[in-house]
Amino acid sequence: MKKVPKISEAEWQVMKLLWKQSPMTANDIVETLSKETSWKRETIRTLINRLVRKKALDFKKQSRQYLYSPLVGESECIMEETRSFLERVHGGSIEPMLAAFVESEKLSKEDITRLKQILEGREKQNEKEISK
Amino acid sequence: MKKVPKISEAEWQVMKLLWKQSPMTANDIVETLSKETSWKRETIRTLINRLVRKKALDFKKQSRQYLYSPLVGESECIMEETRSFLERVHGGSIEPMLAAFVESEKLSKEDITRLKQILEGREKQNEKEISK
DNA sequence: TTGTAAATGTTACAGTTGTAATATTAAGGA
DNA sequence: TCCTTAATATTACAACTGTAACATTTACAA
Repeated sequence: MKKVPKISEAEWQVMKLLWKQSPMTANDIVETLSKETSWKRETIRTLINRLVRKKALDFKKQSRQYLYSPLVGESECIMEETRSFLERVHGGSIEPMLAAFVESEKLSKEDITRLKQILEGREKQNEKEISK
Repeated sequence: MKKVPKISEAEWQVMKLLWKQSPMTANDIVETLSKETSWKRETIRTLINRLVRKKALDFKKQSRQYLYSPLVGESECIMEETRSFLERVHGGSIEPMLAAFVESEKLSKEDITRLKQILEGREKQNEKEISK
């Protein structure tokens, strides 16, 4: 299980972009993120460089430019965020969390079905543990 | 809707304690957290002071000591964490998040039932939207 | 070959966080 | 009253973050 580096809030924006599409040049990244954020060009470069230093991004020289691509997987990062998030609020009442979670996402029919499956799997496991 | 201050990871530990039981003196807090963490006494005091400065904790002088209690509600804070968490990973694949979430929590039978109810409510709402 | 513009690289700077050490104050005992 | 000690308050310091500005390199055009 590879350890994923800690990715900050702003850095996440960059990663999400690269996960959707890669490799990209720094300019492409700047271009795209400039539309979604108010960050200056150099701010975005800083974020990219930090992600490289953290080994979250890889880069290859392609003539004068660099091509960046993710070194860490999206799922691993989401998992890690989730883990740390849960650890933080662990022990708190779980319900507002669930409600906010379900409310704030546009869940598709398929998502809901899968979620219910996960829950039902969990239900069965609980039963096994009790009977054991 | 009151704005909750940003509470750091370490500070959460303090808040969780105070949410469970308050008011507490600084010494009580130190005592309790010393058992659960490896923080030095003064580290814990720093956390408490920062929470006071952030207006997450209130304090009253009781003779020589201070009595601390939460100024912000647990639900609001969990909600806010959830919101920021979702925003960060928004657009990522939702499934690893759900899986990690369900896996890592010891969900009681009641939790599961409630969760399923929330999902079913959501299902119905989806149907309404479609038929509309 | 040399200047220039576009890339990348280096430096900046204040606020937050983790993790404390040190200093100051004040209440109760001698 | 004055000292001790237990509280609280101030200061420290490096890493990480958000947010950039400034400096250097280099590939291509003139």
